[in-house]
Amino acid sequence: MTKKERYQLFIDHFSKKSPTAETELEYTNPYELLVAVILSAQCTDKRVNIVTKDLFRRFPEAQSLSEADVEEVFEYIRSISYPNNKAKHLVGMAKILVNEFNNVVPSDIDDLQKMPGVGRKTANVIASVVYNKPAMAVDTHVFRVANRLGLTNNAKTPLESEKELIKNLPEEVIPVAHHWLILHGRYICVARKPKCGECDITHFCKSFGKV
DNA sequence: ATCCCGAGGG
DNA sequence: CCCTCTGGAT
Repeated sequence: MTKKERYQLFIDHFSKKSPTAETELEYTNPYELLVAVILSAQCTDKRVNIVTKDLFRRFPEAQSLSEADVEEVFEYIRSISYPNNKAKHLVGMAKILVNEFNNVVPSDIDDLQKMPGVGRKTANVIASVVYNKPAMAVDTHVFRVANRLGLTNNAKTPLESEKELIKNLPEEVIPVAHHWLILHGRYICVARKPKCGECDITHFCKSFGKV
């Protein structure tokens, strides 16, 4: 089948199955989302939400977080992965947010990445969710699943994957498609031994029978 | 044991 | 390009 047909089958299937897939991270403003996404690396959303509940009460906006003691932030987030790094990143991020960006979470990918703890994936999440930009955050799931399905043609890097997905997906589908790929990658198309027996989209999977 | 919606540094 | 950071869930 052509690439266009494959994309169409992908969209048809998931827009029926999970029309409203979205992040489970809890936040009430861009600052909180930025914090939550930085914390989410190698960690479930549920656990992030437990931690951010108290964290946001103590540091309601970037200003207070920018003046915070890294040690205190560490205490709030010690139950998630990489608490030392993330505590440093959060305070550093808040400092730049206040001092360089006048307390406004930037919409530009490059500006976002000037903040510690914010790499391309996190920057794309903000651009997409907060600013409705056609940005695709490529994490480990998106990268792997897109390659397996054949939405990307054996992309070698996340950036390559991102560009190909952006080029082929209708703009309005990009944000949901991100979550479709993640959900599929988390529960069915797992890294080690993909559960092809439980998969309901083998009819357009380029790797079915080959993994 | 093995895996989780990464980023920074060498 | 590879290493490290790291706790919790299953």
